[in-house]
Amino acid sequence: MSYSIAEVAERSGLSADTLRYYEKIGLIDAPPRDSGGRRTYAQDDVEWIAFLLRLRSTGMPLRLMKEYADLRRIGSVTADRRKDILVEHREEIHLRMAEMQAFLDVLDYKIRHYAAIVADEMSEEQDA
Amino acid sequence: MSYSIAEVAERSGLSADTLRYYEKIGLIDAPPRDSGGRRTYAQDDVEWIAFLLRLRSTGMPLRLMKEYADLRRIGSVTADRRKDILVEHREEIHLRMAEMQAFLDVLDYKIRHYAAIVADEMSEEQDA
DNA sequence: GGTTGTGTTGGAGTGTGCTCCAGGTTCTAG
DNA sequence: CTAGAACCTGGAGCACACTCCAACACAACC
Repeated sequence: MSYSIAEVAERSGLSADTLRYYEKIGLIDAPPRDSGGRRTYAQDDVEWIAFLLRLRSTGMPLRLMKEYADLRRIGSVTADRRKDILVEHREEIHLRMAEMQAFLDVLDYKIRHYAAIVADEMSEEQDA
Repeated sequence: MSYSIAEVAERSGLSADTLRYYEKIGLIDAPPRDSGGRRTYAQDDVEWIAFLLRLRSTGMPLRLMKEYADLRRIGSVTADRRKDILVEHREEIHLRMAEMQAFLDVLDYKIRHYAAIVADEMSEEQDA
C-alpha cells in the first residue's frame, strides 16, 4: 500500500508544497516514483513524518530535525548520537513546560483579579 | 529611578536593538528621554517587558502581543477584551502542554527502548 | 579638549519555514 | 480524443522576528 502526496498531505496536515520542501532539505527521504514520475509514499514515510511533526510541535528547529534525519539515514552506528539528541530534546521540553506552568500560574492570578488590576492601572492614569 | 536601554537590555535579556524594535512596532510605549535624547525606562516598563517575554516564551506571536499592548494603551474600557485574550492564550498553553506531555511519553518510550528500535531499523535495511 | 563609550536614527540584511507561482507532464473520466 | 484534475520542477516571494550597520550626537573621564 502506498500513498500519493495529496493523501500524505491530508493525513499529516502538511501541504504538498511543504512535503516537497521537507524532501528537498533532507528531512524526508525521496520516495520512489510511479510510472508517471509521481511520488509514492510508504507507511513508514507517513510514520516518520508524524514523528517529525511531533518534534516540530515541541519546538525542535528543522536544522536539528535534519541532523537527526541524516543520522538515521546513515544507520545503526549513529544510534548513540540519535538517542542523545532525543534525550537533549526531552530536557528542552521539560524546561519549556516548566516555564509554561510558571506562566500559567501568573495568568491564572491575572485573570482572576483582572478587575482589581485594571482599577490599579486607572489610578496610574489619574496620577499622570 | 530609571534605566538606560543597556540596563533594560541586561535585565530583560533582550538586545538594545530588539527593545527599539519593540518600541517601533508598538509593543513598548516610547519612554521619556533624558537631556541627551536617550531613552529612560521606568520600573513599570521593565515589568511590562518581562510580561511580554513571558507571553512570547509561551508562544504568543508579536502581532497578538501588539493587540494586547494597544488595548492596554487605550485604558480600562478594554479590560474585557484583554482578559479574553489572556483566557484564550491560557487555553493555547494548556493545549500545547498536553501535546508536549503526550510526546514526552513517546520520547520516554523511544529513549528507553532505543537499542531495540535500532535493531528493528537494521532488519529493515537487510530487507532492502 | 580629545578619546572612548553609549546612545540616536533610518534603513538594509538575515535566518527560518514555508507558500506560491509558471509552465510543463501525466492520469482519469466521459 | 479531449477536458480537467493531479502532479512535476525550479525558483521567486513572503511573514516573522529580529540583527546589523553607517553616520552622527552627546557624555564621561583623564
